[in-house]
Amino acid sequence: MGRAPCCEKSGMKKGPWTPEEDEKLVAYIKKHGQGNWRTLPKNAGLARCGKSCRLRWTNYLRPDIKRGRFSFEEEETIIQLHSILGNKWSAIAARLPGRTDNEIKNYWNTHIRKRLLRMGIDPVTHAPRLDLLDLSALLKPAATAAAAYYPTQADLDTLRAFEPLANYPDLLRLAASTLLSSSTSPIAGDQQLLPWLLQAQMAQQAAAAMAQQVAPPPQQQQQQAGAACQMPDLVHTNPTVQQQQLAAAQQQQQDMAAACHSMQPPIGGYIDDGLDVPALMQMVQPGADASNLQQQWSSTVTSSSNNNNNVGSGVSTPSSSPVAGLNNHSTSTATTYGGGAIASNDAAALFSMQLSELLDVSDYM
DNA sequence: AAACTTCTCAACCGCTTGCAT
DNA sequence: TATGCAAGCGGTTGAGAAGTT
Repeated sequence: MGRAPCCEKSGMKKGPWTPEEDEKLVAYIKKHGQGNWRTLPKNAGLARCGKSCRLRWTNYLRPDIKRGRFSFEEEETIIQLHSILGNKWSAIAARLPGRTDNEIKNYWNTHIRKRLLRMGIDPVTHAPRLDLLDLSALLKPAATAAAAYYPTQADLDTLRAFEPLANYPDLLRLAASTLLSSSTSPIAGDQQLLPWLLQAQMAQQAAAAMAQQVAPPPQQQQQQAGAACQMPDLVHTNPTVQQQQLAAAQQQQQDMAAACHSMQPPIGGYIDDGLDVPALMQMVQPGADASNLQQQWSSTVTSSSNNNNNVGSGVSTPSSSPVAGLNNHSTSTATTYGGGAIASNDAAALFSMQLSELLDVSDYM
């Protein structure tokens, strides 16, 4: 591709446009149409380069441009589209009639971006800023509690720190949709979000395990935790063993994140059922054959279910997730810890949002 | 009221893309 | 296929406006 020659010849005017120049440009385009931007300035009697004329027309003089403040709806649309499209301002502008890409870009940088930052949301990934919210640190005591089955009030308080996330489904949806938008740039997407979603789901499981520990008898619980939660090693009250198990769990979490970085198909393994996983995989692997992806997905599910040491087994799989079952519990069992009554399904409820809901981006399409 | 700082946004810069030859 | 050009795009700049001290 040849590089376009610089159109700024000596004598070409730069800087702000005068009303007279605007008038000339508008009059010419109304009479002759845009035509060739390179020859337009000369024909219109303007001492500007064609590029400058085009920008002035498209960003300011075009009759269909909507001026004035952005409405709330427009702002919401921009945020949603940005979570999917990224800084594709022209693509975003195409869905906002009357708004130019330049205007949207400016509005994003001067208003929306700052507001998201104030809210603790990364304006690039639309995920909570991990430098502000260290989920790993929060998860550690929660995982310990789940392992011990006798959580302290502090552990439960820690778990409740996740509650704000659960209260912002839009925020989580944005994060998930950004993940899907990684179909054009998978690396950028999964590096930021997959670990976060994995951690969120790990927390969900920890919460589920904690909810279980206050409801059914320990023996039954142990069976459930071992068979359904697929975290059997976490069932132990010996502190030394607990530490070893915690380290193993953390390693498993790291392995999962690493697996997500190195390969695409397992993405389906972390998504709840009710989702067309092969279709999602095809989004991530646009060139891949659909039937092959279906097979890949099937084998992923099978191997995850059959092998507790599998990378994907630490998180929920469509057929084995204990969380789905817990979320369907309609009864609430209350118990007391340190003087405070806590509903046993509270903890699970904190993370009751299903990823299949999060990943439904049809709203944005 | 003046000086200073912060914000806004039109315009520019330089790179990429797509088409014609 | 390689090259040249026009158009498009996203990042950046800087002048003027608005706000603060």
